[in-house]
Amino acid sequence: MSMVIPVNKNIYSHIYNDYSARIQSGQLQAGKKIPSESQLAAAYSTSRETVRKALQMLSENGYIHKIKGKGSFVLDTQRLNFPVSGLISFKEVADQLGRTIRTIVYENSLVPCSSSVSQRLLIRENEPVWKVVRAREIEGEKIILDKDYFLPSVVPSIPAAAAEDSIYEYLEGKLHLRISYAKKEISVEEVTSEDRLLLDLHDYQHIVVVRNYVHLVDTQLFQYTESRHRLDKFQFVDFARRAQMEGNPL
Amino acid sequence: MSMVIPVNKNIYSHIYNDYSARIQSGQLQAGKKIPSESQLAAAYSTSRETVRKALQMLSENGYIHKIKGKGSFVLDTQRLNFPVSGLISFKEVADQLGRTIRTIVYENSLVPCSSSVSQRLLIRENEPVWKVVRAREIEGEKIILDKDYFLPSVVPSIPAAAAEDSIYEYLEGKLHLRISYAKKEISVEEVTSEDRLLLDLHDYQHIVVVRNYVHLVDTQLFQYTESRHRLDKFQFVDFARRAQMEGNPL
DNA sequence: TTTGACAACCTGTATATACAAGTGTAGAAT
DNA sequence: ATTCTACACTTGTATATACAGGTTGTCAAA
Repeated sequence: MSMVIPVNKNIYSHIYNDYSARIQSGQLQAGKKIPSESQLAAAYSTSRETVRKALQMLSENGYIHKIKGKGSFVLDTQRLNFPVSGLISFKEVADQLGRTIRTIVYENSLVPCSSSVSQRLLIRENEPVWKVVRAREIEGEKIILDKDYFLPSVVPSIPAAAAEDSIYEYLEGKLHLRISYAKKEISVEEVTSEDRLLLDLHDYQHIVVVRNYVHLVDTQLFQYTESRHRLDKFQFVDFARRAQMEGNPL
Repeated sequence: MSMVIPVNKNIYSHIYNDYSARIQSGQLQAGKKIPSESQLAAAYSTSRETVRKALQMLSENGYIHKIKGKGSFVLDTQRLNFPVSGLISFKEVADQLGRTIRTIVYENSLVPCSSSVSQRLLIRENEPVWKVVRAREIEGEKIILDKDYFLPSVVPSIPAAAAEDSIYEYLEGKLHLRISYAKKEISVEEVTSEDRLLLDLHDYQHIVVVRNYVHLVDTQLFQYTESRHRLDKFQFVDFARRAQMEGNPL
């Protein structure tokens, strides 16, 4: 099953979890004002700074909106439908949607690295990499082709059970790898004969390709994933907050 | 022109701007350790908490990576190529790329709201909305079709000059609208006859659609934008940090 | 040589306090 | 009645302090 269980090791994550849950369940409705920072500090027997840390996280994740001089207000997360942004794995999304999902593992082996993958993983050509190829079947149709490549120095092997379930759960739960950040590129490319062979593509000529470069907490790049989605089933949702004052990253 | 000029009204944004600039210019190279929080506090004659606020922003935006017990390290922003995530307008991206860009304004008028747009802007059908339709020509080819819809109560009108340049600059600079957050949806759909007519689409049967719902600081939804990109020219880059401890938004 | 204890340094969390600045309201002065 | 002022309440910024806990190197004991 693997629902993400909120961990409350800190006071601020306790507050964050309380309010994110209440807002998402609709218990706190959109537009309503939540208690002021001072009130929350008193309610949780903590300091205002600690409350502010929780509120900042709520704000960043699209749960609330802060207005100076007035207070913090609940955003319409139903309508915002919800940030599937970030590093959400296929299994997490699937669990959320509650669909009938099946994973077909086509390959799970140690292979010499191709030229293309070696450039992406920043290693030499023909260096060995773990390659896992899987199709994702949703309601009877193979919609997504996931091609994962791992550095063997970090991931010695992928058990068959993990490949069929969730590799992320295995990496984080069993290997205790601490994944830190990733870069994601989305583009549309022409279908390959491999796509045709392994997916139910109908007559589509193109396919959405999501390339994911995953790094550990020590900044080491250890995984490259190419997730190929059938056009009609692809959707990406993002919540973005406009940086008002700071120099924009661009 | 409109480079985004970093504003240093606060100490922490001063530090943020200093370091983001130095990292992006390559002056600070990837992997190198930046001074510790205490050292930075001393260097900027401020407190550690203020430094931490700046470092948190740098971390969130993919400039640095913090490791407890060790320090903060510069990430490879060259290779990460850079977060075009967030609420970046076409003009901002175009300026960055330095390409030859032309904007063709097809329509800029007050029209009764269609059923589809009324649902997205949460207003009644046939209510008046400002509609702006523009094609974006890059190196001689019309690649992107931008269809913007504004609430007239917020945006009385769009001057022709603004439509040809940057509507965002007009909204923020002239009308002083304070844009706060947006939801973005990316999907792929079949081309319409309008797409065919207004863009140089070659033989593509599909088109990438980016729907943008833009809110003001008072949380009011005031703009809906449909940005339609030719398949082969579309790319979306995102930087995501994995939430390690808090309950995942899903 | 290896192991273990310790110190020095780092980031993470939490508290208390202060003032600046935006918002709204009640009440006084006009 | 209208305008203005003062006050209360809100979030934003900044400082000082304290301790927890991860990392690294040193030095002494085994």
